[in-house]
Order: sequence, then structure tokens, then C-alpha cells
Amino acid sequence: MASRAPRPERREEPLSRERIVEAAIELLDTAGEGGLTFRALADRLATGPGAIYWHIAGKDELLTAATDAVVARALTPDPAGTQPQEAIRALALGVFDAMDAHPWIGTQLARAPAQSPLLRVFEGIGCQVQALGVPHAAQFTAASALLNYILGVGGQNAANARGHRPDTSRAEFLDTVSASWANLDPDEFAFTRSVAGQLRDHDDRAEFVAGIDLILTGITAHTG
Amino acid sequence: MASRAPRPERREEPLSRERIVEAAIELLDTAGEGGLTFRALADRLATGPGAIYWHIAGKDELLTAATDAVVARALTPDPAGTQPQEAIRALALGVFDAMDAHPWIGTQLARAPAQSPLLRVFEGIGCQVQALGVPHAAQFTAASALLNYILGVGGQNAANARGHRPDTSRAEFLDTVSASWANLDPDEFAFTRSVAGQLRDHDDRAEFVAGIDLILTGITAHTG
DNA sequence: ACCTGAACACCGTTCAAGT
DNA sequence: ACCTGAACACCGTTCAAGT
Repeated sequence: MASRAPRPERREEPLSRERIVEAAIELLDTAGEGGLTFRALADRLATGPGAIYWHIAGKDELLTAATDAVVARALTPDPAGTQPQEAIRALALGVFDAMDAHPWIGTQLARAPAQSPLLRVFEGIGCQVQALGVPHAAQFTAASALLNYILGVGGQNAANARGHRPDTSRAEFLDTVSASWANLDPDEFAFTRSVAGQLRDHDDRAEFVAGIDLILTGITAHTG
Repeated sequence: MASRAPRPERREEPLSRERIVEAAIELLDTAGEGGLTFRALADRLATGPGAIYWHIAGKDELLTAATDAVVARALTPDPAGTQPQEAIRALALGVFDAMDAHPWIGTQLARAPAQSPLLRVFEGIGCQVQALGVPHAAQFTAASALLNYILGVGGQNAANARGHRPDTSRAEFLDTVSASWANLDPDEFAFTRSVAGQLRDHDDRAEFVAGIDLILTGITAHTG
């Protein structure tokens, strides 16, 4: 009665770090954050769980490598000559879109110590902050603020993705949350109730950029 | 040879949801995010793992309840009559200090769906954003930006706390990271290298408020 | 050098049995 | 009603044995 697992593809190529990471990304995308186990991964690669350890030290390294690969793809170098503000928006949107397509990297980035690939994002933002003419002493704060905002959004995206069934549409989800906000106690949650409507109609991506722009306004306020 | 576990305190009071949550907070604080298991918790409460399930649905609910309790304590109502900007700073710092004392809530808040206790923070921020005179259409964006920034910082704090041994001092940790930044490839990480010094000397808490102020500047830029 | 898969030391969770 | 603790179905990880 035990149904056969979806038969693993014939393994022609030998195992490699890259094939393992690629399979892990697929598993995370299709089965969610809880779906990545060494056994499931080994099944997909038509091998035993132990084989993976020859190429990867452990689960932490696997998760980091998977996040690294996805973020690296998102960080295509922007065309030279763009204005700093536009370049920052492009960079941030690149990360946002990657987090939208692979919600699990939101969780992962929030957990990653200040190492690659987070550092690459920080570097990219920082360069443009410099280009904006922000005084040196304020550059660290400015770049950190932008990065932390991006990470916060990513975490929330990941949490929301975990929160509902993958088949419920975005609009459906927003409707549900919006309705629950509208039903909150008016004494305790006056503000939240008042923006419940905005939540229902909002566009995640536009909202995300609006936040970036808000911070950019703050960064450049004293710069001219 | 197996050393006795630190003997559980005599259990005089009956088990209760509150005692369980309190013990969970202690365990998370002392043993870290990985230290909270139903078995360890049961030991501390001088009972079996199954007993806990009579009071709490499962681990997710336990984690949520623990975070809820800690955040609730941090959100003491600020004295009436404070300026909105100051009230937002106080609110944010309350959350920051809580995350500093209990790094695991950084992870937890980043994971929490838009439910309590996150919602209470959002509500508090939103009220003050209203008080700032931000137009209604922009209030949601403004409050979200602040909240997401706070969550991002919390996630990084938690990641850093996980990253090093609990006995290494803050200064030691910053020294290590700063040194590793200073050793990065100058071609790829010019900006990051240039702020390595600022990282070593910075004050987390002051840096956090500086970020809040940056966003507040952006929020009020078009308001007068 | 690389792969295999049984085995180990854990988890969260359940549940029959007790009081 | 509440507690107990063995048992179940998992995990990540290791490792002797194979090729």
C-alpha cells in the first residue's frame, strides 16, 4: 500500500556540491522550509543520506549555500551610470523578488551572521550610499538601516508564506488578515483597524519600495 | 558516571500555563534557542513531557506565548504627554532592550505572523505616526517601515548571539567581525572595508536609535 | 576518492494508564 | 481533571563497510 516516492531521476552525473545545493533549493521551493531533510534530499539524488556529507559539512552549510546561490543570482550587476537612488531601489527589489520567489531565504537571511551573501548586499547598498554624498560618519548607519529594513520585510514575507496554505492566493490572504484587523477591539487597536483597508488593497512590492524611499528621504535630508 | 541533572526544584504549586511559559523563558535565556526541548522543560518542572501538552498545544504555541510574555513586559505604557517622536523612540527601544536581554525573541518575532504581540507594537507605532500628522494614506507605509526595521535589527541581533559563545564580550565580538571586514578583498568589498572601523567602535543601542531617527526624518520630511 | 545505508542520539508528540 | 512516562515517527549525523 505504501505508494512509491516520486521516482528519483536516474543518476548519471556524479554527486557534487552544486547538484546537492540545486536539489535542496528545489526541495525548499516545493516542500517548504520543513521539507528539506537529508533523507528527502538523498531520495531525490538517488543515494543515501550519508553521501551528502562527503560534499557538505551539515545542514547549516547546506542552507547557507542554498541561500547564497539564490541571492547571488538576484544580485546581477546593475548597468553602470544609474543614479544611486535608482541603483539602491534596483538592488533592494532584486532581493525582494528573490525572497518573494523563495520565501525561505527570508528566514535564512535573518539568521545569517554578517557573512556572505548578506555582506554582498550590504556592500552594494553602501557603495550607493557613498555615491549619494552621505558623510563618511553617517554611511554605516544609512546602509545598516536599509539592510535591516530589507531583512525585516523578508522575515515577515517568510512568516506569511509559512502561515497559509500554498494554494491560497495573495488577495485571499490579505482579505483574511484585513478582516481580522477590522474586527479588533476598537479601544486597543484603533490605528490597526483604521489601516485594515489599506492592507487589503496594497501591493507588497510597491509598499516595499515606498519603505525604501522613506529611508532614502531620511538619508538624504541633510545632504541636499 | 552520568551526572545528575541540576535537581529540579520541588514542585509545590501545580503545573500551569504560566509556570510552563516562565520555565520556557528561563530555559531559552540560559540554554539558548536550541535548549528549549519538552524533555528539558519537563525536567525543570519535575514532570514528564506529556504533562506539558495538557496546558499548551505544542512547541509553536509555547514559543509564541514566551515571546508574548517578554514583549508585553517591554511595552509598558509611556507617560502621556510625550512627543510622538520621543514616544516612538521609547517604544522601539523597549523592544530593542527586550531583544538584547532575550536574543531568541528576535528570531521569534521575525517568524511571528502579523498577530499579537507584533500587532501591539505596530499599533503603538501607528498611533504615534498618526500623532505626527502623517496623512492617512501614508500611515500604513510609515508604521510598516519602522516595524520592519525593528524586526530586521532583532533578527541580526539574534543571529549574532547565536554566532558566538555566550562568554565572549560584545567588544571582543565586534573586534573579530571588524577585523574580518578589514581583511576583505578591496576590489569586491571597498565600502565594507571602509566602515570596518565604525563597526568596531559603535554602540548597538545608539546605532539602533540612529536608524529609527533616519526613518522618522523620512516620514516627517513632507509633513513640515 | 566516493558512496552506501544501518545505527545512534536525539527530537516533538501521542496515548494508555494511572491518580 | 490532571499527570505520567513509555512508545512512535521522525530528525541530523556518524561510520564501518563497500566500490
